[in-house]
Amino acid sequence: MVNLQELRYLVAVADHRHFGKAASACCVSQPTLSMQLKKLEDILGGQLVERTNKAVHVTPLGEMVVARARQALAEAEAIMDIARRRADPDVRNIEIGVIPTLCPYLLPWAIPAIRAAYPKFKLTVYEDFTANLIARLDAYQLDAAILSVPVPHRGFESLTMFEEPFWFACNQGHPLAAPGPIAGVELRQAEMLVLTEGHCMRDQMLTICDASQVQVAGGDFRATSLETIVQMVKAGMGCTLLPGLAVRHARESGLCVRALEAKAARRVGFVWRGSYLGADDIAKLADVIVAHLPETAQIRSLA
Amino acid sequence: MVNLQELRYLVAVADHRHFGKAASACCVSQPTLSMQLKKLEDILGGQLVERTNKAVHVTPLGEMVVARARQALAEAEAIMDIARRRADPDVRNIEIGVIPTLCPYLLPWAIPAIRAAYPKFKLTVYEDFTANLIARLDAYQLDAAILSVPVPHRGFESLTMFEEPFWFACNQGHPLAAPGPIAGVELRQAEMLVLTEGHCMRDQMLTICDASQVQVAGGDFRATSLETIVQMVKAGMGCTLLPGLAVRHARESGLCVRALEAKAARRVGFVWRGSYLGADDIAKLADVIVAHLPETAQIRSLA
DNA sequence: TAAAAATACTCCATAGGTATTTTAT
DNA sequence: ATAAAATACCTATGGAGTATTTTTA
Repeated sequence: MVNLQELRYLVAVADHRHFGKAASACCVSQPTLSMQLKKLEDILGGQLVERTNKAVHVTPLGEMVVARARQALAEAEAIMDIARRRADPDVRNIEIGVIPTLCPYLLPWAIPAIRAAYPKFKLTVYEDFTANLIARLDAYQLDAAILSVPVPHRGFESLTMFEEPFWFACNQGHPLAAPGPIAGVELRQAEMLVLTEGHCMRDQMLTICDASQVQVAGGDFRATSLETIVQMVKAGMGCTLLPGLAVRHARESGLCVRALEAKAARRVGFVWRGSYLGADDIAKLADVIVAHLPETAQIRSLA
Repeated sequence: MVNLQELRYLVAVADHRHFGKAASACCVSQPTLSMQLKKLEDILGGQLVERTNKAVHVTPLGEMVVARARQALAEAEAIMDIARRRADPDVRNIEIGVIPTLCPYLLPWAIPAIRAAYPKFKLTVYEDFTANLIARLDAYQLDAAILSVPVPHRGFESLTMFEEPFWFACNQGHPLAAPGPIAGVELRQAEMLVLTEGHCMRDQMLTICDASQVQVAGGDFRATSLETIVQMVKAGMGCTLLPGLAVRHARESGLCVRALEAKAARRVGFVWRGSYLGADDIAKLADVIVAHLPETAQIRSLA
């Protein structure tokens, strides 16, 4: 019969695609991990990973086993958590994912606020695109994610925290640099820099530009992050739209940031597996975040 | 860190409430199980079961751990199943629950039919009331259940197999013994014997009797099973309603069974956890059952 | 006092370590 | 030629056994 340690090794190999790294991640020697994985393959009567000296990859059978193994390990981890909580009822160990267009503008104030409110919550944050966060939630590699909701996905629950308006940004010398909200007709003079594929905000930006008949900058500009876009805008390569939380940073970087007369926004919230037992903790985090929200990201609802 | 064997022992103790029996269920000696359980309690830093020489019971902490442990073990079992299926793709190991008013009239023909269609399916059947079947599904102790649907329960999926009409039954000498369907006005002359509490069919019978203004026999008669009712009806102690599948048996026992002019029926179907991966196998079982359904339980839909 | 769990002890299977070899690019 | 996994071999932890004692209803 399989045991959890073998499963741990398998999952580590699946994650690292390298026996040596997987072994050190498990704090054992490479031969130990090799032997145990081989044993697991014997028990299950099939190859779980294909290995050459250059590459390791998981077989289809292996993928099936890995998926189940992750869940079994998550349950074992949950049991240990139950015990830890008993020892100290306030301690939590929560792994959350955050999308890249939110993470750098959310964490700097959210993490201290959470630490102040719940000193014994130990948050581990992982930054990635929505699609990858969803995959990691599914694979029990994350407890929850903060992203643009709704995310239609079977078996997930969610909690909307706030509505984050989009703002217009250009550099100080730009013809559109002015105080006060910017009207739709003005926008049409702008050439918008948009994010690369993968960012959910890219699609939202394109939708807004399309609706307002705004010109999108050509393919020479590939901005992989909002920070890159901010720097490009500052260098006068075009204008952009920014999510509310990024406004303060953009202004500090010397950009002119204006509200949109034709309001546009994304909803930001938590998402987690329906089977996750810490939904009440997520709600606590959400409350703290909402309570400390800057003005540029207006609260609309907490539902 | 916990391991699966310790969890197996804990679950066995929770199930048997007796160390010796739990140990033999796990094929180990009683001291071995005692030691390992003690170790688990040390790891988790709290008592999981309270033991005296007369009784064993699981603490609240223990119950929490047991719930998680069952799921971890179910995952490990699923991994072994993946391997077994690979070795022989047709083999299945399915544990199903069936309600008592269905089980004795369904299995005698359903099991042979399933065996003929899928010789490598190994079914284990467990008979109990709806509420207990639901609890066992939740606790990963059953893969699926056949019962009266719908069952409102978060996280479950279901498949309706057929609509099973209720029939009227009395003994041959009863004034209502006659061929052909029985009208509502005639029914009011009957005194109905109903099942004890716990049977979902009891509630259905009471609803029907109430709607038709039929008299229910007093509290002296407590029929714990349909078979008991059949025998009581045969002894002239009253009339009853029978589910379609029981009709043939009742007639063979010498009862007069008549259709109801005012049709009344229950829907029978499969229910399983949404997370259960064998839903396609359940569908196969359902197909076989529906294909072999006797006439007294009319097919209405398979949805 | 008798049933049941805990303790004492012994044993050996195996998880894990180090050193080395094989393999494939 | 070299990085990486497999093999060989050794050690020691701890899982499991039998025999016995302790506990408590």
